[in-house]
Amino acid sequence: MGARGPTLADVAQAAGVSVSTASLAFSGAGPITATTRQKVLDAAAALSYVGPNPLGRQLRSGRSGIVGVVLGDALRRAFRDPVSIQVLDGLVQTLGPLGLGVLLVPAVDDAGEPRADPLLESAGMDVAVLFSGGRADDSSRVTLDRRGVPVVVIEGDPPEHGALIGVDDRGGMADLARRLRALGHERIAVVALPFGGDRREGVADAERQADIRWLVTERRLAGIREGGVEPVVVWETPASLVEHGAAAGRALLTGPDRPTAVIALSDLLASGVVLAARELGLRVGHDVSVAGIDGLDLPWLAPDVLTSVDQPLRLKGESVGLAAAELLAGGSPEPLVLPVSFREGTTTGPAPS
Amino acid sequence: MGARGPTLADVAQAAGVSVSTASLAFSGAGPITATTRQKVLDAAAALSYVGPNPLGRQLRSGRSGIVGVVLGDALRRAFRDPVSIQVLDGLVQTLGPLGLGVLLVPAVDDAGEPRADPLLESAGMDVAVLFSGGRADDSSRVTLDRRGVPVVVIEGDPPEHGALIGVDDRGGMADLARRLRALGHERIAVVALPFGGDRREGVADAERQADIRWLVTERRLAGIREGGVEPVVVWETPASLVEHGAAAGRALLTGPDRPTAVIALSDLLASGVVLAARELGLRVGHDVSVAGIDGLDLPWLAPDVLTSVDQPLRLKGESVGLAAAELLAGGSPEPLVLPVSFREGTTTGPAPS
DNA sequence: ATGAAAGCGCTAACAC
DNA sequence: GTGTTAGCGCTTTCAT
Repeated sequence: MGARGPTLADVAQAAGVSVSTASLAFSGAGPITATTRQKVLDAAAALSYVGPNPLGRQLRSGRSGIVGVVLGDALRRAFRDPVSIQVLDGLVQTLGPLGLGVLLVPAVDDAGEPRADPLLESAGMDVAVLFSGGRADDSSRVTLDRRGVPVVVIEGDPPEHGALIGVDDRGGMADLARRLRALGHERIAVVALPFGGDRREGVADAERQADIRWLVTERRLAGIREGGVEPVVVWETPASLVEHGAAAGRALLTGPDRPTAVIALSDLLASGVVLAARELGLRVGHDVSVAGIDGLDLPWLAPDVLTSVDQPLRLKGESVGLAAAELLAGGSPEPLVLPVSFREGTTTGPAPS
Repeated sequence: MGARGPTLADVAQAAGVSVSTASLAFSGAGPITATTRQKVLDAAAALSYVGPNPLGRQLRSGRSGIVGVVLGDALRRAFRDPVSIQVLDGLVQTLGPLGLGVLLVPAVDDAGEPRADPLLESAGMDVAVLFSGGRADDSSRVTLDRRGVPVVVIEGDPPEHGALIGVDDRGGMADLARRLRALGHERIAVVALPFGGDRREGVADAERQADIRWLVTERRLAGIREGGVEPVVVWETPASLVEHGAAAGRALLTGPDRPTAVIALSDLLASGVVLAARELGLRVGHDVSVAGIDGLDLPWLAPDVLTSVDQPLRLKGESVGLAAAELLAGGSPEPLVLPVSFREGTTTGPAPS
C-alpha cells in the first residue's frame, strides 16, 4: 500500500499512446492494433503495472462486481450449519467464474440494538443474497430496500425488487409423512427447528405453534400436516444442532407412550434423535423410526444412513448465483422452487406392532 | 440498479449548501453547524439519499475496506472443514465492527490451468488473508505479491510483505506424544493429514514421508517425533474428513500387531478412528487410545469426549483480523504463534498390559 | 463555518 | 485505429 503504484496514465505515457488506447489494450473491448496493444503491455510490464485499478473501473461503471451475502444474525451459527455452507459453496462456485465476488455481511441483530452493521449500511454491493430468508420486515431487508440494493431471498417472503429461490420442502415433508403413515406409524412426534429468535426449548403447545416466525419451520410443519399426520407432540429447539436433537430425543423417547416415529425438521436434529435413541437402547428403524430433511451426508452416523428428504443444496447455491447475476444484468428472475427427493435410509421401518 | 440514485451533489443542491459541506455533514470530520448539518440530513431524507456512495469514497481514499480471504483450492473443502470455519468466524467477527468486509476468493487451482481466478487477479482488496497458508511459491501468493497486496498468512511460510499467524501445534503434538508415552504406550500409529494436493491414501513409507508439501502436516508429524514417539506406521489421508479417519482406523486397528494408541493429525480424522475402533469392538480409552488435535466440539461422539490438543480457533481468526487491520493502517505486525493446550478426554488411557 | 476547485483512476462517447 | 474530452461520486485542501 502506501506508495500508490503506477496508473494507466503513466503506462500510456511510457508507451506513447493516449490513456483511452491504453485502457483498450487491457479491456480488449474495442478496436486496437496488435502492435499498439503489445507496446502498451510492454510499457506496463516495464513499470510493473499490474492492470487497471478495480476501484476506478468500479466507480466509472457504477458497479462493484460484488455480491453481498447476508448471513443470519450470528455468523458463527451460519458457518456451523452444513446446510448454509453447502449453499454458500454452490454460490461462490457459480459467481467466481463470472468475476463476481462474495462479500460476507453479518445481518443486523434484530433482537439487539437497532444500530445496523456498517457493512450492511454502506458496503459497496450490486446485489445482496439473504440467507436468513425471512419475512419482508426483517431489518436487514428493510435496510437493503432503502439502499435500493436488489436482493435474492432464500426461502422467505418474496422481495419487492429481486428474486426468490427455495425448495419444495413443504411437499417433501408431506410425502415423508405419507410414507410413515403407510408404514403403519400413528404416533408420530416432531422435533422442530426454532420458531424464531427466542431460543426456546421444549414442548410447544397449540398456542405457541400458532406463533411461528421462521417461515421454514412453519412450512415444514405444515407439510407434515398436509401429509395427514397430526403430531402427538411438537418439540421446539433453540437451534438446528445435534445436541438439541439429542435432548429432544431423550425427552420424547422416554416413557410408556413414546411415539413410534420421530420426524425432525432438519437432518442435524434428526441425527441427534438417532443418537438419543441408541443411548436409550432402542433399535433405530425397528423400535423407533427417525427421519429428517436436508439430505446431509452424515458419516458418523454409520452404520446407519438417515432417512431424509433430500434438497439440492449445491444446486440451490448455483441457482442463487445465477439469479444474482441476472439481477445484476438488469433482469427479473422468476421465483424458483427446486424439487426435493425422498432418500430412504436405515433409520425408518414399519411401525412396531 | 439501473436508475442511479441521488448523489451528494443533488442533496447539497436541495439543501442549498455546497457539496463539500454536505460531505462534512455525513462524515462528521470537520467543523459544521448543527443546523446546517440537520438541513443537509433533512434534504437527504427527502430525496431518500442513503449516504455517500462507497465507490466514490473508496476511489478517493484509495482503499476499498475489503479484506480478501483466499480459501484453499477447493472452496467446498474449506467450508466443510470446521477448523477453517471457526477461524473464518473469528475473522469476520473482528473485521465487521471495524467496517471491513470479507470477500471470499477462490484460490487458483495450482494443479489445473495456470489461468488465475479473475477475483484474485483483479478484485479490489486492501489486504488478503491466505487460509491455505502454504509455501511462498504458491501461485496465489505469487499473484498477490505481484499486485502488491499485503497478505496475512495462516500457518505457512512468512510473507515478504505481510503478517504470519499460527499456533504452536508442533509443541502441542510433542506434549501429546510425551503424555501417551507416560501412559505406557509404545506402539503408536499416526493418521496424517494430506501430504499435498495429490490425495493419496494409505501407509506412507519413509521416502514418501520425506516429501510432505503441506507445512501443517509436516510440522505436526515433526512434533510427535520431537515428543519422543517414532510412529510404528504413518497413514496418509486424502482429506481431513471423518470417513477417511474411519478408513484409516479400520486398516490400522485390524490384525494382531495393532498399535495401543493412535494419534491423528486432526480431530475429524481422530473421530473417524474412534468410530472404527467401536465398530471393531474395541473399547476406546482402554483397548486403544485415540487422540487428535484442534479441540473441536464433537457432540455426536458422545458419550466419549475426544482427547485433543486444543488450538484457539476463534482467537486465531481474531488475531488474523487484527493483523489485517494493522497492515491496512500501514503497520507491520510481528509474526504471532498462539499457544495450544492439552484437553484430556475419555478416549485415552493407560496402555493395555 | 462554508464554498470553490481539483482530482482519485478509469471508461465511454465522440471526433479525427 | 487512435486521441480528446467528459465525467462516475466523492473527499480534501485552500480560500473566503
